[in-house]
Amino acid sequence: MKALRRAYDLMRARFGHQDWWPGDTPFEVCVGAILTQNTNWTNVERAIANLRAARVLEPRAMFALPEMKLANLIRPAGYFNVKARRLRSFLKVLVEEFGADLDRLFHGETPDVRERLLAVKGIGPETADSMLLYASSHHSFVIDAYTHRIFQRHRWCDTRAGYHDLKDLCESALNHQAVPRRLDYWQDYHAQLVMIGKHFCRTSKPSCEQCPLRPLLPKKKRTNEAVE
DNA sequence: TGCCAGGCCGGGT
DNA sequence: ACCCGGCATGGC
Repeated sequence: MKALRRAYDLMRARFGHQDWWPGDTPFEVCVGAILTQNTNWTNVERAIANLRAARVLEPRAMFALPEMKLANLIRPAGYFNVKARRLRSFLKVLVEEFGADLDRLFHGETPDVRERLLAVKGIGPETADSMLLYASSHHSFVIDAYTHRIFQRHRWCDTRAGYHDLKDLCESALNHQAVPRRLDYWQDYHAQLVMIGKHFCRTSKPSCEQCPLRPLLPKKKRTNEAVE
């Protein structure tokens, strides 16, 4: 899919290189990936600030925390009870199965790391792919709500396309021989899509007047069409 | 004020 | 294999 490679150049030219994911350490990235589920990132930042202030931004320390305490610290991120449970189910695997060592989880003997992550209650496809792409160094494309909207707006997929349809589409495009298989390109691609999503493809404000991807919109009907 | 944000699970068809 | 209700805070 040639349009996908052209799309990157357009986005990159507009926004510049994005240094994603926001997070100082791989562990912080994993925590953020769970906390940001259906949640604004600024709320996640408050929660992470609380965790840092409590000095539990480290696997064993966080796992030692009672679920109630953990929930209280991450309260600003919303869904704090479910997310506390989800963090703990991830931490349990990380601590008890991999000796609290993220490197062992991501680059150890586990044959299929993605499947292992998906087996954790609270980690779905997007969270797993975010961890793989931004906390370890796996070429795993992340699909999010923005990606869905953007792709449907451009008719790069049909309305019934699910997570793995889009993932396959993107990965085969980026795996094309004309594209250097640099991790940075995979990471920045998703980051660029989020920029488009935030600025030009919100559910409430679908305007694409200033969108750098405007040249790639389907012809004929170039009004400001709704996403759905 | 009401709607939305970088999902996922469990139960129901 | 989908579809839906529930989960919850902070910003505009």
